[in-house]
Amino acid sequence: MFPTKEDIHGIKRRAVLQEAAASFNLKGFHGTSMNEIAASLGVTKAALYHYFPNKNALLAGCFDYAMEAAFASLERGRKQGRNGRERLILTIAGYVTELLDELNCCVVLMEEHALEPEDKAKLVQQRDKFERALRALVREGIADGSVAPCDPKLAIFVILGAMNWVPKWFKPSGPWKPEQLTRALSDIFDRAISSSPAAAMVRDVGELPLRPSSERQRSDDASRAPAIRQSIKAVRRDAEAERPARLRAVGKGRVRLR
Amino acid sequence: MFPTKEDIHGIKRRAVLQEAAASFNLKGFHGTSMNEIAASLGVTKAALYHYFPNKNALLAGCFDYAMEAAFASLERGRKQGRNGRERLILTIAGYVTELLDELNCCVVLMEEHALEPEDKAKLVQQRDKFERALRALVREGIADGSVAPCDPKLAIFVILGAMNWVPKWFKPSGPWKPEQLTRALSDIFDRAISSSPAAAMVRDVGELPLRPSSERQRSDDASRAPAIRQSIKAVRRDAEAERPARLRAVGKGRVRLR
DNA sequence: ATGTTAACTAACCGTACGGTTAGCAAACCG
DNA sequence: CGGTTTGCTAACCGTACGGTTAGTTAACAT
Repeated sequence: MFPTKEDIHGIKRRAVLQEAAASFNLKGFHGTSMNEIAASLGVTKAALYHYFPNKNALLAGCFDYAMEAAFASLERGRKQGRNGRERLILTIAGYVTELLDELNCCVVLMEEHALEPEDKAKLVQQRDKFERALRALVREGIADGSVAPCDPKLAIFVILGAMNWVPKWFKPSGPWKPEQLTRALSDIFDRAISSSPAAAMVRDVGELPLRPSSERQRSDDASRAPAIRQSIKAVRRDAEAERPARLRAVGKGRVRLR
Repeated sequence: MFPTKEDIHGIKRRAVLQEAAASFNLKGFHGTSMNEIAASLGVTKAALYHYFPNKNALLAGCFDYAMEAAFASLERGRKQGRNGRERLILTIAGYVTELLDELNCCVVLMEEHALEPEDKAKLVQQRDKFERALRALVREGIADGSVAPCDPKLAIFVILGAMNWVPKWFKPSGPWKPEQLTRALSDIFDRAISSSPAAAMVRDVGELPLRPSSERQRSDDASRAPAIRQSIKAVRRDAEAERPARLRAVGKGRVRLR
């Protein structure tokens, strides 16, 4: 069946959100004007108000999407991981995947000050809940021996910081594919907190094989690949499957609204 | 000798910069108005224009200060470190120290888009130079065996990301002291990239002893403390010594301009 | 005393932004 | 076909912001 009117509306709405998110990441909330967002979509400013009541709602929408992705990833991580460390790493990997793939270039959870008090309260509450869950995973990992003893609060701050920094330098058009980045990030996080002695890391992110292809395995890759790498792939697959197909159509290319 | 007029001017100028930096970190460049900065200093907006020609110069000043600190830290790290990994970690530790101690609550090197083209070009050039130097340290470390094989670009992105995230959650009034934070951060970064098998990390940042005090050593602390911890203290000391004493007077407390 | 300069304020200016309004054109629906 | 809704534009409004100006106060120098 062809997309209904509501489908079209939803797709365009998502496109607006995507464009706004990219711009907020690049120039900040206050540094982005409604005119600019509209122009990037080939439309005038007033058109945006058909999809969102005001600028703040745009920001709130970004946060909503990010938090949805966060909790979905958390659930997948909890299911697939076999110990605290795996659950944590898989959650992070899923989250990065989702934001990178879908929202084009993730949403940084800064600029919450710009939200209306109610929206802000909601966001802060959700974000804190997510962070608490992550810290709990670290503690689980310490308890079950998969994570080296450390300060869970600091460990999560470090991981989230590295993650939230990604949109500042990652360019989808660059040499690294999201898939490679997810893997390499997971590796380094894993190494930072793992209790097992000094796992190997990815040596060259751009050289990571993109698919479970039959090409020759690189010596620094799957040779001593931990089982978690299969889980990361599974998490990525699941995340993709959970997205309605029609939303995937928005994909990477710029969407013209008119 | 009592502070001369120029001293006073310099101190106030620094106070303005500090207030601006704190506000830029909290609410972003565009989210901060000159009126707000002035009000926080107990002064009217026009007064600020005695110290800086315009708002952009304020931002450029923050960046200048940060980059100065960056290169000073790099030099100290290079001198004090005995291998690539130590030089890297000491550089990072010095940088964090400097920004946390002096600029009250570091400057995030975002929002470079808001700069005038010339200022931006200068900043980008310097920042890239710094990042290249850090990556070079990673490569040195891999070569001399102190750093585990990894992608230097990614490793530095991760470390810088975690570092730049600090101002988003660190409150000088909170339970963690800058000194403790520096140590704990260094620990976790060290662990992420070190070639030696799984060093121990700080378990509770807030419990770290603040001075080389004579109080009982905690079991998770100095017992197997690597020599680098002494170097971190040395780097912190040097950084402090290099700052002119009169600037230290600005310190933490809010400075009223009038 | 007197002139000079630095530090600051109150009031103002131009503009760019978020948001609104009125209206047009095409699509949809009976 | 006619009536209604949807998606958009052009033009406009109020305001808050960056920056300027003119003038006041006080410190300092001679």
